[in-house]
Amino acid sequence: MLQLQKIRENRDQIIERLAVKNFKATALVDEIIELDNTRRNSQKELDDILALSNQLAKEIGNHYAKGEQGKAELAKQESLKLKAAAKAIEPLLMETVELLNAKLIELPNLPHTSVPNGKTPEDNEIIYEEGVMPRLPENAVPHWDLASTYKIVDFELGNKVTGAGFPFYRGKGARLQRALINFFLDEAIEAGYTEYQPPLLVNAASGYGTGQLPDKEGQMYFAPEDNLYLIPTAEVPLTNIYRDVIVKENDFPIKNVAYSNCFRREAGSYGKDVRGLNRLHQFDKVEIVQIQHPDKSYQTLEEMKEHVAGLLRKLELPFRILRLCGGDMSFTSALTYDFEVFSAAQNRWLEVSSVSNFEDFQANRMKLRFKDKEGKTRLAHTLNGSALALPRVVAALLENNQSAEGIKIPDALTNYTGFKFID
RNA sequence: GGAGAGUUGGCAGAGUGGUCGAUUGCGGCGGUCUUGAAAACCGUUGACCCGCAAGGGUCCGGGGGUUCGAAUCCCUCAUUCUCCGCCA
Repeated sequence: MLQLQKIRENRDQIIERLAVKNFKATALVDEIIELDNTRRNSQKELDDILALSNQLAKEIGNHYAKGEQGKAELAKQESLKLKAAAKAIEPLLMETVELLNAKLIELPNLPHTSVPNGKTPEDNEIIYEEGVMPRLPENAVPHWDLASTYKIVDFELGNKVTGAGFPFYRGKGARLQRALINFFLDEAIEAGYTEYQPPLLVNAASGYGTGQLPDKEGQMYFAPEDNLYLIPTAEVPLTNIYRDVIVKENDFPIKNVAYSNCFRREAGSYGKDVRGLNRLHQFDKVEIVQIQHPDKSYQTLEEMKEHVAGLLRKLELPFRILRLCGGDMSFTSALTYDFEVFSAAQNRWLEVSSVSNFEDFQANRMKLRFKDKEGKTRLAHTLNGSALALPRVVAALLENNQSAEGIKIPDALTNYTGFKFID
């Protein structure tokens, strides 16, 4: 959520910036400013009445103490009038505040100045590319075929037991998953992150804090009996640790990492995008989160980008980095880098990571703040990134490393898997 | 799931209808003393809203109510602890 004060002060720039996200903000921004004016006026009016009322209440106390019943009764009558006046304003004020908040959360985060204009993924800017394109054998096949040949991922079994998008991993497939999770976690710990095991279900306040609610409600699984949401990413619990927290400035940077299952309804997805491991309802991901001082968050974003690049390098996967265009960015992000690996048998680039700086957008929703050197309370910046999401990494590993001997496991992983080939 | 007791500032812990945003202790910060430090002593120490400021308002788990006035009384939800039941 954008800061109200900034909206008031920079109306025109905000409208202009949001146009990069193809968001027409003029009407909404003006409405917000108008509502805020109404709110301030009502608030002032109410505060004045309450001030008088408080004063009267004290006087009544004094009258009673002195035994002046008559004066007390008179003051009481006066006080009742004030109370009635306050009662008249209160619902109006509450209504205004609610409406104002509802409008405020409709505004997306401002894109960073480096964000390219654009509407679709085609407009994303490729800023980096690395790795050797694998040369595949003639009879190379996509990962879903390899999965059944080597009996390492069973999609049909998942269909039977749960439904589409919930595969079983089996044998070396399951061990490869476990190896990747441990590898990613160890790399993050090595880079100074603290490991967490978060809850997989969160309450509405947490979903709201990181921005999944209210607008992406339909993407999350929901347990209505208990009013809990299954997390679409560990970002939600991991960032919400700091909801309503005022951290110390010298705690920065706060670096946390968590492995979790992620659950996404993926309503509206179809076709080749959802084939095999390309898009699942339940998948595994290691997520890194940082809470940082506003002056240093972009430096941190670069550091996180390098961390993710390092992982892909060690896995020997060809990858590229995109700077997302305004139209493809998330609602909450100010700048996002997507990482894509090349999955040779499908001949496609697959997104395996998304690294974002949210600046103070999530922090404002969450009231995540810090005290600066002058003792002023300010909003912190939040960042996160996948490091990494497993299924598409597995897809690329299987496809790119296939040969007549089986599937070769990259050297960085063999200590974790305990085997060098899937055969 | 049942019964009972709690939830107060960074922490501990008073306060059971009026001058309480809240006694006190610890911790934090500043100072005196000291070559330096410790100890001791003195001072200071929450968040939010409106306002240039002076000042005003809100917040004692969340929400609602009673009252001229609520941390204090009532209702409700959440949560913690103890006991019982069930259970990986």
